[in-house]
Order: sequence, then C-alpha cells, then structure tokens
Amino acid sequence: MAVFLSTFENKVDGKGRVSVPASFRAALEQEKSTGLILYPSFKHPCLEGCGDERIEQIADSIDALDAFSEEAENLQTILSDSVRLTVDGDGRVMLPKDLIGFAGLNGTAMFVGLGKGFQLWAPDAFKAHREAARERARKSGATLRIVKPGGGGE
Amino acid sequence: MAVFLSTFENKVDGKGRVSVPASFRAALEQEKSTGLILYPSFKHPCLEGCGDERIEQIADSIDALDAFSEEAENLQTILSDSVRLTVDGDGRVMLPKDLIGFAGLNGTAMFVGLGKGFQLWAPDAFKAHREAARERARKSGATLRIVKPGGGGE
DNA sequence: TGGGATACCATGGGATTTTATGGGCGTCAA
DNA sequence: TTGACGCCCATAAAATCCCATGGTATCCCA
Repeated sequence: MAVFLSTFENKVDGKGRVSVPASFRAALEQEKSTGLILYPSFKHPCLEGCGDERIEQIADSIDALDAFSEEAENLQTILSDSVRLTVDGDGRVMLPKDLIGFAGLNGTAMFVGLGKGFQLWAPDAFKAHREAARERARKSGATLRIVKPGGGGE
Repeated sequence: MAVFLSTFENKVDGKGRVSVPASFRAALEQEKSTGLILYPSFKHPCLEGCGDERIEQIADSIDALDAFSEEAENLQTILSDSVRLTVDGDGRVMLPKDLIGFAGLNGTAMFVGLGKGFQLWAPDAFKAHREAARERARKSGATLRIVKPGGGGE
C-alpha cells in the first residue's frame, strides 16, 4: 500500500509551483492517482493532501446520504474547498493562491508524510506545531513511565 | 467517475452567458453529457447543476416513490423546473433570465463543486452560506470519521 | 576502497497553449 | 423590425509544457 513518509522542504516559486517529493509521487502513482487533492485543514493552518481515492470515497459517502440533508451539506464543504492538482512533467504542481494564503506559504513549503495522506506547512508554523506535539508527547511519556516503572525511559 | 470539485467565480455578461469552469466541462465530458442541467434549489437561493447521468438518477429516484404522494409531487418540481443548457464552442452556457433572477445573479456567478453535482450562487449569498456550513462541519468532526471508518485523516 | 561517471531530483526561465471574457454578425421567430 | 439566440472572432491573463542547469546521491570499475 502507498505510504507517505518523511518530511521534505521544497521551494514555492513565483508562479506558485512546488516540486512534489519524488517518494510522494511514487506513492501517488502506486494508488493510480493521476493527480493529487489538497484542501484546507479544519484543525491547523496547513493543507491536507491525498490521492484521488479518498475524494471519491467522500463523494460516494455523501451521495449515499439524503441529498438535501444538513449532514450532506457539511461534508460538501470539503469538496467545494478541495482542489485537484495535476502533476506536470517535471513533478511539480501549481498551488492556487488562496491555498497558499491559507497555509501562509511564503517561498517554502514543507511536505509532511502522515501515512495515507500528507500535509503542507509553512516552515515556521510547522516547527511550532512539531514542538508542541513533541512537548505533549514528552508529558504523556512521563505519565507512562509512572504507570510502568522499569520500562526504559528517555 | 466524474467529480465536481473546487469553487470558481466567473462573470455573467449582458447576454446572460457564463463560462463553465474547464474542470467542470471535463467532468461533464467524462460522463458523456451533451450539456448540463440546471434547476432552482428548494433549500437555498441558488441553482443546482449536474450532468445527464445525475438527472437520470434523480428521475429514477422520484419514480421509485409512491406516484401520488405529496413527496413525489414536490420532487417532481425539480424535473419540471429543470432546463438543459448546451455548452457552446467557447465553453459557455446561456442562463435563462428566470434562473438568473431566482439565484440573484448580478454580473458574477460562483460554481461550487459538490461531487456528483454542483451549485451556482451569487457571491455574497454563497459566502454567507459557506461560513455557516464550515462552522457546522468543524463542529461535527465525528460525522466525518463515520464517512470513512478506518480511514484517517484529521 | 577511492574516484569518476551516471542517473535522478529540485529549480529557474522562457515559450506555447488554454481559459475566461468582450464584442460583432447573421438567423429565426414573434 | 426588433429582440433573442446561436455562432464566430479577438484579446489578455493564466496555466501548462518544454528545456537548461546545478546539486546530490548512486553505481561501477579499477
């Protein structure tokens, strides 16, 4: 199965183009995605990315709901905020201006692999986010040590 | 499968013409639609749009209902109010005046991708609607998880 | 094991093609 | 004849393609 791993820092040029990391392209091809999907994250100032598969699943799921229900409308916002980008011959995509704005990208973007999907962050925002996550991990790690003494700590 | 994604803002000229977004045209062609279908939404001040395939599904669904029920009669108005528009050589359609009036279009129209179909909104009305929907979507994160169990993504 | 050759990748800058949009002209019907 | 509508053309902006370059990792062979 295709997996997005590691973190890559690539440049966003004046035209809004970024190189998609080679390993991400390989993962996309493996799930037969001709392009990739991006949409603004609900939780963070970053973009969520994935292959075609996931969007089609979402579209199908919405279709299964009562067509005019509020629930369907909520989910539809994902679709209306999504963009489908095609990877050009050089392995790059063009980021729409509004998404660049949403994520605060300014010349550089970080591709963060999350397994079945990935995220796109502005470097500073990502570092802050990562620090916070590590901090939380460290604290919960302390809790774990208390629960299981004798385990190897950090 | 054809999927309508993203949101586009195009101009409606004095003749009532609008360019259909290129990616929407591609989706329509993919499902071999000779044109596109529009009908007034009965929930919102906007127009609902789709391709041939979708309208046939809707017709079938209505047909499956009890023929003389009130529900069936209500839904049948979708079909009687529908218009089929042909896309001209430049990728545009002509919006009938009554539909322009219904959606309150005034020089600009927003094409909103919703997966199997799409909507046409006046910009101001759409922005208000989108804000409300996003807010609800944010609060109903649990619902999103139900859509794709085992899937993830935050 | 070292050094050179090679392939791949990220990136920059044009050139080319697609889109969106405005306007004009002819046809058909009221 | 007048307006509505279909078709064609022109244009500016934007997206897409194509090629060139430099750097880095990989491979191969001595």
